Amino acid sequence: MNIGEAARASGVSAKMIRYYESIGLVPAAARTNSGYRTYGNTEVQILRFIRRGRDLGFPVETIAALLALWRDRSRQSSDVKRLALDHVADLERKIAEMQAMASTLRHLAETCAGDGRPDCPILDDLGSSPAKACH
Amino acid sequence: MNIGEAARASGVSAKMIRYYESIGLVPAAARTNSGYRTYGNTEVQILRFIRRGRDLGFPVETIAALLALWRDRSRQSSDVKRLALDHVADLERKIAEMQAMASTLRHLAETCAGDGRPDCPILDDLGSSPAKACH
DNA sequence: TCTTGACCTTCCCATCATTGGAAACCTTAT
DNA sequence: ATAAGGTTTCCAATGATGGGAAGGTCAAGA
Repeated sequence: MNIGEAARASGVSAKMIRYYESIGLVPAAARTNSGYRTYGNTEVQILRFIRRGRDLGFPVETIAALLALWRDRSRQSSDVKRLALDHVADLERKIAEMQAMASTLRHLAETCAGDGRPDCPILDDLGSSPAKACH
Repeated sequence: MNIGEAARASGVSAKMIRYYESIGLVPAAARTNSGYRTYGNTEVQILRFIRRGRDLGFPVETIAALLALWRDRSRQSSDVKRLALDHVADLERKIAEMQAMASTLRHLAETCAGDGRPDCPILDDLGSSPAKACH
């Protein structure tokens, strides 16, 4: 299987496959006589693993750790669980931040007339000092 | 006011002030004879505006649009409101995505024994096809 | 007046994950 | 034989920021 087919099968672009190889996230692929990379089902499965992890928001570094656990037959599932829960906590922190932002903006937008008048609390608020952000 | 003092007063690092100038987000600052940038209260207020916008998660591009509206005496507050609400919609989309990720991960972590046994649904799921992500 | 230390300048590099392009090579079908 | 399309490597850029080097400037103290 050439890199393009592997890309289609895994959902990881050929560019990214080469990149993952260059940073050592995946081992160097086998080559044909003419230098083409070749992939088998195992490699595609690994790429799919990586892609799923990226979709779930794992940084590549964390995926590398998960991959190591995946490959390691003596892996402890508690390690995997901890990584996953750490990531959940991360996500929750970010979600809370974004919800705070959204609520501030919604509040400001409500107060904003939205007609042609130039009085807009959003701009006023953005220009004010940080402490006064939400009153 | 030198750049350092302006940085302290606005909460934007000197590095970023120079960067914002280089990308044209703020006009080039006045200079002393010896080449030092100088800032007044207006400039600091603009920098604070930018900083508040960044804190609220606006991309620099959007801030540029807001700044233009801010400077424009004939601004329509409806334009500002639309920008803000667009951004709220963006935030809500991202929040939903992250909540989906978190819920998948939580579900997987629950199913994961978390003891020393090597059976871990998280890894199995990550290796499976995308469509089967959540069952 | 000279020195010292804190400040400023520009320029380059690095991050992280990803995309884009260019130039050259390979494969396959017509 | 040629054209199309896949592949290779390398180089550059993104966005927002941090880090650092090399050199110029300013203010205060000896």
